[in-house]
Amino acid sequence: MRTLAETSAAGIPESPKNPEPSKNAAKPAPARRLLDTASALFAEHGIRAVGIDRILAEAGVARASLYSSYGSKDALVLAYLDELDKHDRQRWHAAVETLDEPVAKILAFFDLAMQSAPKKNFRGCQYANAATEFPREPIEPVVAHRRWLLSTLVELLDLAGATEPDSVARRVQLIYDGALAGSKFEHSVESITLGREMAAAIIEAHLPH
Amino acid sequence: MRTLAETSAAGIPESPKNPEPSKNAAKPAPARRLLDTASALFAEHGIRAVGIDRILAEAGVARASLYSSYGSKDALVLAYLDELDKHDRQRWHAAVETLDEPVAKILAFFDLAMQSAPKKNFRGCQYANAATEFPREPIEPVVAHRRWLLSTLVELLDLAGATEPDSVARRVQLIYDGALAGSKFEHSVESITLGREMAAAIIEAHLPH
DNA sequence: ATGTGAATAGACCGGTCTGTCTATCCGGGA
DNA sequence: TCCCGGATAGACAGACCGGTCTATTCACAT
Repeated sequence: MRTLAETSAAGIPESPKNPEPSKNAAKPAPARRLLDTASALFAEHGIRAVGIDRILAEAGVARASLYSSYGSKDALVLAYLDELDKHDRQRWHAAVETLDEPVAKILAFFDLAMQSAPKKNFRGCQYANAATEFPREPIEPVVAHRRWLLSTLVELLDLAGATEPDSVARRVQLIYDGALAGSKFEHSVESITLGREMAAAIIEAHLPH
Repeated sequence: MRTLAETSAAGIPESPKNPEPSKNAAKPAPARRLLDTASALFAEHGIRAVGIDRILAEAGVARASLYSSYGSKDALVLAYLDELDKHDRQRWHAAVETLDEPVAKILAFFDLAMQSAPKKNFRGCQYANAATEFPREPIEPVVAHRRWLLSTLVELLDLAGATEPDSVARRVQLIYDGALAGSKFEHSVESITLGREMAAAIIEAHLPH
């Protein structure tokens, strides 16, 4: 719990499909239960504030299973952030597949944040929280997620025919960051709705009407 | 280090004036040395990551002095945030006392952030970091600082004759939050300069020209 | 029925954390 | 000179941390 550098975090965890298709309501494998409860606890209370004892107890998993599956708490944290990135991307793709307008797809980022903010007790951006709790070196899934977000914004703005898509994308991302930070301070979604308005206005101003 | 609720944090620490005016280069009182080194360490490494042993060692102060002066680590943390709020206000007041334009005074917030970001190793907003590390209950100096920042923005926008000063102030604060968050992610001042541009543009758009 | 590998419970380790305690030291005022 | 408040060093307690280890149990395939 000091480095969080290149820990293993190999493809150990499996996807949340039923391991026994015949039996329904069967509990998933220990590695999956671990990652699920760890993700929930990390999101709600922070990473450093949650010890492995609590994760093991709430997951109903033995101590040795954690270390045989992941190897260390750092690797579990990395797996949590990696899966968070993957799930966030999937959630956004699912939300925008019915949408046509590129601008609407951009604003969907704010809509999704408004949905999840109350569920996460208004703890703001989990990637930013992780970067705050481990300020030493950049965390790979965090920078990957941000790269994806920024490049997605650029693509959509390009698709919408916006002038200076790179510059506008950076502005939208800055607004997105500020919206989530504000929701953490105020324990409210107001700043996210405000950020949505601001993003829409800035995009509109750079659209050839 | 669990609650950080209403700990004492009375007026124990004294201001950084020389305790012995005759002798120059005399080391300040232990309480002051403690708060100084604690502030530096908290800002650079985070609050939970810095133990009192390290603070005591780097400050050259005995263990008992910490607990006789502040009573607990939580109280020391609270004193750190309280003085941070006070110093930030003073620093801004000193920076704007030569300025006339209210808009320039607003942009000074971004200028000051650009100055201090590299010194703080691009750890972003210390108030946001504290809120991240202690998400249970709102921290009094943090909400006080944000209230001051927002009301100052409203006053200055009102003075500048902006339309809808409250709404614009909230937008500027959101941009400010996003700028500092971005500087933490990218370890750069670029997002702060970008935020400065965005704030200037939004204010300009609401000014009766 | 048997064997095998995974999962379990739980003791245990060394280290670190905050906080309390005792004992000593020093410096300045009566 | 004496004394006393504040500062010092450092041992110590109690809790918790991440991580290792042993021994047992369980499910499942042969």
